[in-house]
Amino acid sequence: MRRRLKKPNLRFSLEGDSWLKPLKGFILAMDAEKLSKLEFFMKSADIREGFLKYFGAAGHTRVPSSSLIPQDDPSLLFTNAGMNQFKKVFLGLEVRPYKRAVSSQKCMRAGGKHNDLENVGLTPRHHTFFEMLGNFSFGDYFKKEAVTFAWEYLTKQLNLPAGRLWPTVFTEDDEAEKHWLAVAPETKSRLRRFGEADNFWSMGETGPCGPCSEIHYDRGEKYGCGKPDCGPNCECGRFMELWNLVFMQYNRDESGKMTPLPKPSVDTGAGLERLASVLQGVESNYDTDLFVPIIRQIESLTGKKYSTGPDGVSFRVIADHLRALSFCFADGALPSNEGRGYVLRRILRRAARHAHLLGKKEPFIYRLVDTLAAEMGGVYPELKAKKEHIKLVIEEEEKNFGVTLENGLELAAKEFPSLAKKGQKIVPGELVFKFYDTYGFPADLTELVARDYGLTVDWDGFEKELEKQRERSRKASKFVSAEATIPIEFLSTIQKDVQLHFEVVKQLQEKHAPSSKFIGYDHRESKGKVLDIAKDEIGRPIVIFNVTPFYAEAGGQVGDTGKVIKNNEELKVVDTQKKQDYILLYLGSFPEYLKELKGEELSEEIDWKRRQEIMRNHTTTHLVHKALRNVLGEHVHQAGSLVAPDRLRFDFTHFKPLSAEELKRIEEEVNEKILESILIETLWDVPLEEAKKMGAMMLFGEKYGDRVRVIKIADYSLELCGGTHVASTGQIGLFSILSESGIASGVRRIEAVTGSGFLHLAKGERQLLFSLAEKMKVPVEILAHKVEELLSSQKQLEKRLEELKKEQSKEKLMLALQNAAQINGIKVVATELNVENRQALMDSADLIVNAKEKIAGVLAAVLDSDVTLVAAISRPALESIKAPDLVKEVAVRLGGTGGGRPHLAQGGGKNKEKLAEVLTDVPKMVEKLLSR
RNA sequence: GGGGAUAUAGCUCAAUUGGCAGAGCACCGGCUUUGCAAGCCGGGGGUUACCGGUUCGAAUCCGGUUAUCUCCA
Repeated sequence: MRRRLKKPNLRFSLEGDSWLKPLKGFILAMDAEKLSKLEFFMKSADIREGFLKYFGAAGHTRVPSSSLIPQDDPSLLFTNAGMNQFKKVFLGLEVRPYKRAVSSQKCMRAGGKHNDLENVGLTPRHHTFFEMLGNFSFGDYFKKEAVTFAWEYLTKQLNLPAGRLWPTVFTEDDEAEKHWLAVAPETKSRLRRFGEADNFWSMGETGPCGPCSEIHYDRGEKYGCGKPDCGPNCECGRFMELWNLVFMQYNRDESGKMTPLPKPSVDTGAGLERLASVLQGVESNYDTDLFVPIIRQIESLTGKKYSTGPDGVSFRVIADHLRALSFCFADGALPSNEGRGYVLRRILRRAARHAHLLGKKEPFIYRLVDTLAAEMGGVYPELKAKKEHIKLVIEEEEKNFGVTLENGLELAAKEFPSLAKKGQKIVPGELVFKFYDTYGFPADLTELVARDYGLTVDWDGFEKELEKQRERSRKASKFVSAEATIPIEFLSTIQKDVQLHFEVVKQLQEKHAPSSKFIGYDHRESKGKVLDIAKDEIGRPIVIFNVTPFYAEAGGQVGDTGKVIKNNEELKVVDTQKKQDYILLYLGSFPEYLKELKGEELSEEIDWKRRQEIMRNHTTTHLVHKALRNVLGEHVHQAGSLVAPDRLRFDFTHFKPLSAEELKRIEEEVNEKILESILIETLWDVPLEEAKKMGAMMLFGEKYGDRVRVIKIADYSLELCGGTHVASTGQIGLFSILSESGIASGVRRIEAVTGSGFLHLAKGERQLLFSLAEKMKVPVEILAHKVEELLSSQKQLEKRLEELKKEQSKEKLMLALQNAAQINGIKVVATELNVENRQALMDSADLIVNAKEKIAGVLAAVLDSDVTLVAAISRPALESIKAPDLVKEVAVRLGGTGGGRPHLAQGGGKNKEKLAEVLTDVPKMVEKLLSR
């Protein structure tokens, strides 16, 4: 990068105003290939790399960008700043081996308070996805150095003209101003002070906070409003914020009181896209080499020409969203119907909508991924590695959007004609909103469709509904500031956790240099010296050895149990945990003499049988992970696990429930690998970078040391892991999945058993099978056949029985009809039938309904100790009497009620003992009804 | 986090105020046709997603669960 900077023409051209114009036009006329050959302006890749190198040379450790999907931070939808991954470091909850760091961080701002989504494409600088360059000091240097670094970097390294840089400081921050004037005296006339809104930063309502100092770039008078007080933070847009230096100086408590932090820190952030736009002399971030190749590709695929003006909105939206989606999907996120995944789905739909506006109705955004991967895959290899997966996901979602649109059109085709018919000219806002809110049909499309029916849209009404919806949501949200990246309750649990560490281990740390050495990978018993004996907060006794075979709970694997032996006395170990570098053995009891054992050497022995079961399950976890990826796809990532002796639980990312077929295939694949009895290799002390190169699976957000342990199962599975494993997959025995369920959006869970867990399960199932076979009096082999036979014969019998009862009922009904009383020319029957269900009564009643003579009938049956009634009126009699009236008369006498249609009504009552008596009264009731 | 919507035969969907769960396609059998396309007749297929409640009676009403769609924050 330095080499290029030395080219004279850059420095020269930066001095004047006129250099902006020709370059801009030039760049836009470039195609991607020429662009990459261009040497005399700074490519974004050079800016990124140069930044990292510059601060690297200044003692900063280069830290790779963390995933866009925050780990262990439920408050944050997406990583939205470079400092996210250092949050715990700033809070003093985590210690890193370095005090200075530099990074180029992938960031997303969509959803929450930092929501730029709506503005994307309309302005030159709003993005959903962007890269944040930042240098960080964790209690190391402070304001003076931060200001110096920034100034030197911008003016000496990037050769930006000092006269265009305008620093700002917090109103009360005299210190920062002092440093600015010392480092860059020429900024005196341009330095501005701003209040809390612009120049004070906080992580949340409580916690670290402090003033910040920004550096704005003056783009030139012609962009300004011309007002005399025009300067940084002016609305006119002449000044562009390039860099924000945050000085974390205070800790704010619940009452709002701010106390100085013992080790003030620095967190800075500069948007790569903005730097690139300045250094490449273009007006908009979209005209930089970060976007131009994508926009070119959109042009060639759509055949439309890009314009930097308002007509180019769709191009910019698609280019921006493509980046956001691709990077998120590469980091393991998936579109879904809620939460983070839904934000992504909406981003995609916006892009798809704009693709439609460019005349692309069929999926097409996914075809841009190749271009993006080619451009940025070098810096972010995950883009290249997951390219095919990303394309698949995007294409699938584009298709889904098509379905939503079709459904909306259908809906419109149903609603609009009737509106038009009624003579309405306007589609009510409520209806437009319903389309939008419930069915996701874009409101602007609704207007287009409405026009075809000669209708216009009531936008005011629509806005009103939208506002109501917003109000509802606002009310319901507990008003946790979206700015608060760590909610208070979450913070306090972290702090408590850390406190636990200290209470138990603090003294040990102070007194003993050596920590506990774990030798349990290849030992099941050993002798160890007691480092200390203590009780934890809730009084549980703990022993800490210098050497121990006991595995402490980690990586989902539960802690070992076993015993500690002193002479002939055994003390049960009920659990093992790890705090810092100490392995804590929790004892089942606390005998008095225990305290005197400090410093003594004791025998330790783990419950080997239990540990073996755990090892079976742990190795199986790796097999399951791989099998899932083989069967479901590369998007599957471990999202948590539990490895216990009796079962294993594996959580992983996947967008929908697994089918029975998929589960079967996974189970089969794992069992195959078990039967192959593959030797398991443990690779010790592999450098992290090398492990990555080997393609070892690692967990997102998990922090690994520089050297890692890798578990290798032939060429099948390769995973970073500190857990204990069997020597060969054959030792697992057998594997069976117990259940599959969803636990969060895009996260599924599998529970399974192996080894003796499997035996236990199989034994139970076999016993059940045998007892069933015995009951059926057939051998197990033909049990299924027998059951089928039984079922079908039962079905036949039921059918036959029903027929018989029907016949019987029919006969009884016929008989009753013959003897029926005639009232005003209507035959009246009332009889109880021996049937099983209401349906059968209805069937019989059909005989009456379809009769040609005039008949009114009441049929009754006692079902489940209650009386069920059906009243039927033959069609010729319908003029005189209605079934619901009749059935009500009867039912009321039985303590119930009823109703139905004129020819057929149903009812019921509780008093079955009165049934016979009431039935004899039916003719009287009919007479009464007829006389009305 | 809050709101709206959907879940009925293998598929696409019906079922007036709670009152006999249906259609088309697909499937099976038979007939018709030189063949194809198809036609005619008959048949199987349902825990109305799941659990609970209200009711004489629930696909329908109420509550919960699961899954899916969608909007807001």
